Amino acid sequence: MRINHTVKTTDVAASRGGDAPPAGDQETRDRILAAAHRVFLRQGTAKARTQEIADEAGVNKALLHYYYGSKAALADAVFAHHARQLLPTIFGILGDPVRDIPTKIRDLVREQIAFQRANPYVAGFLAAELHVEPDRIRRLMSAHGTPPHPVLQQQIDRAVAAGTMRAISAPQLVITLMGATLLPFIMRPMLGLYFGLEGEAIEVFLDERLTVLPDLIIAGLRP
Amino acid sequence: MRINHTVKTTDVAASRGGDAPPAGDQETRDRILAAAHRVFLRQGTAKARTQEIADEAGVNKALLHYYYGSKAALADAVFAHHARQLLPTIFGILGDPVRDIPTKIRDLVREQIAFQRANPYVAGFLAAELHVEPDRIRRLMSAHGTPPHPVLQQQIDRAVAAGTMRAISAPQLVITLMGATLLPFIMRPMLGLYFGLEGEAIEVFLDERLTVLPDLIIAGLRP
DNA sequence: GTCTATAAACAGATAGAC
DNA sequence: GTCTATCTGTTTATAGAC
Repeated sequence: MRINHTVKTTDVAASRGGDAPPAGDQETRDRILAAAHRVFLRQGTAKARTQEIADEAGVNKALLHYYYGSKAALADAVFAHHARQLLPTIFGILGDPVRDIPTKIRDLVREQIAFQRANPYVAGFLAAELHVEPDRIRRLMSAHGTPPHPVLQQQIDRAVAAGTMRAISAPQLVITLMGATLLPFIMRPMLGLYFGLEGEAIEVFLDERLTVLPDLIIAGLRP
Repeated sequence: MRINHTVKTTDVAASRGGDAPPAGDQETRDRILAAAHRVFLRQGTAKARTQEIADEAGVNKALLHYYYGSKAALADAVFAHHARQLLPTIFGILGDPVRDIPTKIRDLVREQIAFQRANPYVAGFLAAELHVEPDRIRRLMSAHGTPPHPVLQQQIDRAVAAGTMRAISAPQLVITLMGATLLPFIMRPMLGLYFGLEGEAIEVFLDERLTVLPDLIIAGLRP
């Protein structure tokens, strides 16, 4: 019941087949939203300035309010967009009824590392927003009322009963995987200082992690 | 040109042996810093207001500037305090030359879960600040120039050579442990929504985690 | 050292012309 | 629909009295 996009995606802009841009309605709206994404993601909603968003969209602040009403509403849209992208993806993989657990773990790590690499500010942004505005996620995502990972838990229980896996609760496993996968990106600004990881070394580290991390967790689940 | 001590710790207040508080110099300074800790930790430095810090310290904004010069300097002091507490503690345990690796893992998880429980905003604060002000950690901690975990790496190498452990690089292990240990606290505002963990259930979850997490990682390191 | 009062700058939001 | 100009409320920071 969640998809009724508070946010309007940027896709529409591309669909306008012509050549001379009519500089019309929807395209401006999308340009503003796209600029908001960039600015909010980098700076967080508290530090970000509507002026900078307007500048980056090539419009003025008045137009931003015309389309989105307030800074907070625009920030909500950006936050919701990323939360609704990240979490369902993770839970979708882990809750999939067909893949077995080791496959899920490898798929999750591979998918997330690829995504976070391509979108380096998302994890930090969500972590920061969660902290400065802890109620927002409840306010925006309350419809989700997801039962906590019944599929994964059943899968675990069956494997445990069959003697092929040590017992663990689904939330413990999920949160461990999320932490091990996302924290490198949240900690990125300090990887150089404390781990000697900088530039290309980070890429090597992440490539390594693609196999090291799933191997570690899967091995840890052996009976 | 007034700034001499950017940071001053709170310890000094306790050392004043007497009974009647002279309401003097250092105590006020410490009260302001303590208030800054509370407000910045909860709200992050961007959203926090100096007025609120002054109120909570029972003084006025002018005095805050008198002692600390600017909001940014005060924020730096608070950030540095927590970064210098958290990271050396973690790296201290993992870099200890006497404990063996399983002991380190259990000690780290136990120590950190206890600390984060007692200081519920620290992890989120550091994560948020790392994101909105990524250069600050370099600016404030450059002296640390820590070589990246040579003791732990040697320990791993010896165990691998002895055939008692699978190979893994120290940073991969350290970051995995940090992620699995800290993320529950960074994600706290969404534990209820997505995991059904709320109130007492969180405590149960964390108690469980005290053994589940070390068991998982230690088992994963078996050859 | 601590206060009151206020400056100075800024940021979010709106009015109204085009 | 988009702009310029401006209002209104905040927020950091300082001046100056006590």
